[in-house]
Amino acid sequence: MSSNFSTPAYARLREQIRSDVVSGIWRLGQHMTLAELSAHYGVSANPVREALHQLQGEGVVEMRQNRGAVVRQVDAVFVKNMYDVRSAIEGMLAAEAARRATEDDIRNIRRFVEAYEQAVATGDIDRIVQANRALHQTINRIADNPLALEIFDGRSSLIDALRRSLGSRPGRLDEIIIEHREILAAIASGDADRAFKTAQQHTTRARDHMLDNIKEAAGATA
Amino acid sequence: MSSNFSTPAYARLREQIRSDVVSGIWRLGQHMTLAELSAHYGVSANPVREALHQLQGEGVVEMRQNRGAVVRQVDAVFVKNMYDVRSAIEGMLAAEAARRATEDDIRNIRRFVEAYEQAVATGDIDRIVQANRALHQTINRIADNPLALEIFDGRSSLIDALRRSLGSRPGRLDEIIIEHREILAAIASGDADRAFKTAQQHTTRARDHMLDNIKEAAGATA
DNA sequence: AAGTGGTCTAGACCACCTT
DNA sequence: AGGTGGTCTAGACCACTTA
Repeated sequence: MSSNFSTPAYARLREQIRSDVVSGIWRLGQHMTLAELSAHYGVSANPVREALHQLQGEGVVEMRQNRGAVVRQVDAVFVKNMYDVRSAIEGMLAAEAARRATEDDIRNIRRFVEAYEQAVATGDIDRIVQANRALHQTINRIADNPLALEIFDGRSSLIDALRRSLGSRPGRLDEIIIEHREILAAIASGDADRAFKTAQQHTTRARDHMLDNIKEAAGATA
Repeated sequence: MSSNFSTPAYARLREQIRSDVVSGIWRLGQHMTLAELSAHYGVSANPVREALHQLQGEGVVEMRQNRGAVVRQVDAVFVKNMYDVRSAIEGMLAAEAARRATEDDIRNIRRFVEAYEQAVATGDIDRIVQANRALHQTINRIADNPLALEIFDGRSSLIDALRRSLGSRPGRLDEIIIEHREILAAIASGDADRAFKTAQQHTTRARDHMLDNIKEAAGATA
């Protein structure tokens, strides 16, 4: 009978603990031990340790020498720091894409820019999120830097969890459309500097939008 | 008798495997299994798995579904990609430092810039490397983004290992002095854009210097 | 000097790829 | 089906902290 998914326990645990941190089951600054988490999630120490190490890599927890793990403050400062890393990397990737893009690549980006706008027209949030991801993945793939993508993706899951926990205000859709067009134009013209700036600003504005949401959410609970 | 250091086996293994990859004991593209590594390093499977996961996070190995781990191509393309991430982050941190630096901070940076120049005057490589690290850490600490620093430090060990394996040509010292002064001037004047550009170029030039070294080393063995 | 907390080993187990 | 290869559990062990 043994009901087993193909995803290892430490991977499921990682997702679970992350979302539990974001949703507040494990409070900011709270102290956690392996034994405690083992008991709570019903697995042995080893997969818990593995999950914690990976979450430490994402910045969600901090592990101190023989003193247990501490839940990091996933607050406005943390989000700002994370988005600053993202915007630096995304800017770099857009600049690299501008240097490398072929005619085919540019047609491809244009297709996804248009797909995003169509998704916005339908108003279907899931479709919008997916179209946005497809567009950015396309640009990042042209830059051809798998290392950067890994760093990027590692942080995405935390951002997704945050967005989910905040109730994911859509907003800002019209501005995003304009910004996408600017990025496309910069890459199409091969202007790496402008591609960098527009992509970086795009992420910086996403950051500020998220920070506003966090502030609102904090105000609502206060 | 049990001779135990306070560093866990997986951490020692991580260092060991990384340096063995860089020094060519494990060849580029080579297939490795847990059992193989277990036997070779004389520990059980668990710490090996942990070490491999961490090395995957650094981009040194790639782990595929039930197909073992593969040593990544730590070649010119890899080094370029890694340095591109570094330069994006270091540029972002310098820009942030320019926005935040107090008078005290700037005096501090200036002190380390001068310490670096004195170290160059002595010609002591270890002292030069250390002074350089102290300077950059100072700038990065002012930016106050611990998340970015973690990403940064994670990659440093691989770069150090590479540099060690290449024999660490000193070179470029005079240019570095000039670049440091430019970065200092930009931060002191609070010009975030210029701080970004100078710091990014500084890393890009370090990248090109390293790529030259790799090319030379490849030519020497050919 | 007790207590807390993380790590290691060994073996069983199970999933995916190959014949 | 067989083989390869990664993962989990349990318990012993050991290091660092606190009284």
